[in-house]
Amino acid sequence: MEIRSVGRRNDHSRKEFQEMALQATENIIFAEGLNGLSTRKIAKAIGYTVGSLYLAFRNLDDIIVQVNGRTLDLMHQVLSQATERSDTPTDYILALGHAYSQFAATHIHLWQAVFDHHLPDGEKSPPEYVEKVERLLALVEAQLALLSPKSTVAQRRLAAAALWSSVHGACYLALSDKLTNSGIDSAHLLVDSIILHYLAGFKKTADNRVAEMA
Amino acid sequence: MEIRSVGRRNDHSRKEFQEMALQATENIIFAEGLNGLSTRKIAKAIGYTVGSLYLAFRNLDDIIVQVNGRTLDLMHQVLSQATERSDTPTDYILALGHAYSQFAATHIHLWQAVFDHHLPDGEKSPPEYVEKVERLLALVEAQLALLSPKSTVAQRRLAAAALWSSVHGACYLALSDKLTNSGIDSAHLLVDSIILHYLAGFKKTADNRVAEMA
DNA sequence: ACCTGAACACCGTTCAAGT
DNA sequence: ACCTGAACACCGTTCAAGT
Repeated sequence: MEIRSVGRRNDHSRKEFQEMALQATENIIFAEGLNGLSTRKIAKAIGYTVGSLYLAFRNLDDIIVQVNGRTLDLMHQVLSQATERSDTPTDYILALGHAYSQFAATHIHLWQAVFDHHLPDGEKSPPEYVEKVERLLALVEAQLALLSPKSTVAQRRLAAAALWSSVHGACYLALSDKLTNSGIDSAHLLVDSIILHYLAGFKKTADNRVAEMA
Repeated sequence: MEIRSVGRRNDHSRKEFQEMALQATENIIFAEGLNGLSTRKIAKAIGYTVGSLYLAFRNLDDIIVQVNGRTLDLMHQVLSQATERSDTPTDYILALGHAYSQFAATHIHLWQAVFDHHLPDGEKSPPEYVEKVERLLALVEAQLALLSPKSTVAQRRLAAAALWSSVHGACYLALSDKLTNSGIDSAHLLVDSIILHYLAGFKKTADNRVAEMA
């Protein structure tokens, strides 16, 4: 039987410790959601006491923000791969939307945590967070440029954000049971409707712009 | 100095008590958000002890669900009034979208609470909740019928849900600081883009349908 | 330097005891 | 019947004390 000295262990480097804690947090949120998370559960899962978490992280919000960042990274990875067999820009954007709703449904607690978690009133999200979202929007913007080459960058940025938040809203309401018809099938239907109609309108606007210029 | 018997007061009827508790909860969420809410704060605000809350409500989730229902009622009231000076269906739906983003911005904590709050995994939202959302969607559906009289009820129901959740998603991301451009101005811009493009696409689809039938 | 264990000020929920 | 007060099993965060 191994006797452990109390007050000093040095089993893991600071980086290893952080990774263990973040992985444990991810597991807990995945299974139980943000409401089921606590510092004591995290500590227990990695075999440390609560206090040790405060040596490696500022507080629980800090840990959650970092896990949410990892969720956005994972989402970017999944969404990038989901578009490989798309021929047209519309197909590509539809594939992104379907991948989004699929990801949301299979990682529902992790995905909800990204949006349900709010920092105290004054505090801002860390800049890397905004960059990760930006990277996801860039996937859409690139296709909008192919779809309507004459559109301006500002138009495409607005359209990408509009499409993104629309698809997000549909998945959120349908998967959180906040609509009459809820569930993944309902989300899928809404996403198709949103993307197809918005893009039809977008093309029309862009064409009109071109027509006016001619 | 008034001496109060302990264990019996009967100052308020059960209904009065519930109303006081719900109003206090609303005040706390409005000011501090869902994270700042606790049963002990509610009890203190109405001059009772925590235990008494459990005589009138099932638990804290029950109280929150009821306050969220009131928020949806208030939203319905505000949105109904916001459309009085709209001439065309498109104007009307734009006015609804603007009223939505305005309401979300001015009641941000109450509004976030409606979407951030999740019941334990098995439990379903109460049926009145779904009815309240339905009533809001009906405002949109009526205008879609005017905009495209040949569209089917099913098409309009889908379109109303799509528009609704799109507008919601845009407001949520912009007002919760989850996009590069956040804030009420950004929400407003996104809402306009979403509604105008979606409706353009919706009309086009409906026209094509009619053309195909002819 | 790293980690613990205990403390502090909070939670949601229950329930015997009082009137 | 109504309400309290205390208890129970939890929280997030801090920090003196140990090695």
